[in-house]
Amino acid sequence: MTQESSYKDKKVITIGVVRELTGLTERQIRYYEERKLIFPSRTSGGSRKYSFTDIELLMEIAEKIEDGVQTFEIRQEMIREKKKEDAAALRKKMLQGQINAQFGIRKI
Amino acid sequence: MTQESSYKDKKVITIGVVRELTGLTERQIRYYEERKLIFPSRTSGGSRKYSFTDIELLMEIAEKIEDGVQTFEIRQEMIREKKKEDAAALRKKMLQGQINAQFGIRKI
DNA sequence: CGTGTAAGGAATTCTGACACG
DNA sequence: CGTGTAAGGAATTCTGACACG
Repeated sequence: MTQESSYKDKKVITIGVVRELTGLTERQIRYYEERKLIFPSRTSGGSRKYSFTDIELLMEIAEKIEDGVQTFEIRQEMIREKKKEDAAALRKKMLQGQINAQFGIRKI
Repeated sequence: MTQESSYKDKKVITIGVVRELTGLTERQIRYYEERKLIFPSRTSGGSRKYSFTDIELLMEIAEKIEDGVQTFEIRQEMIREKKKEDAAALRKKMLQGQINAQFGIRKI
């Protein structure tokens, strides 16, 4: 319901276009995948496909690397952030459950 | 200012992905370009690149063709619509000019 | 008119490896 | 560790043309 569902997250962009958009080399882009920082999907033929969100993420990654942060550390950060987000989402969901139990049922 | 500027109009999708997304054949997609219904940009190497907007347009075109509308007619429609939009945009702009002339200057 | 297809070539992408520092 | 590069192959895309209806 709150879904944007849309364009930004659709994995449709091939690596060559990502290269142009980010200024990174294909080598770098593939390496960040190898280090589990980015997760393109694949075409039936095996070519990588990225989303606009992936591209933004790649640019953040590139900045951190320039600042001397190692891929391992970047990955740790990402995992921590994800955990926080998941916990927040769960709290929100449970609260909504409470609300529904109190008021939702009587809606007739 | 009212610009979405964003993802939806960026030409970044190669024809293979467009094929998957629209269900059209590459032949069809290229033919609609030949008939001036769609205008992909190109990579330095010459490959076509489409936007999400292009994809939506392609699906509308495909529907019309199935309904027996000819590409020539579709093109006429598109041109007429564009003219209408341009005229509306111009009226809006001129009205804004009036408003600015009346009130904008005294803003100090 | 709109689409399929075979043809030949060029651009794109892929993987695994060696190199450097 | 992060990146460059040459290697060989496979998938992708391109154009112009012939075919059908």
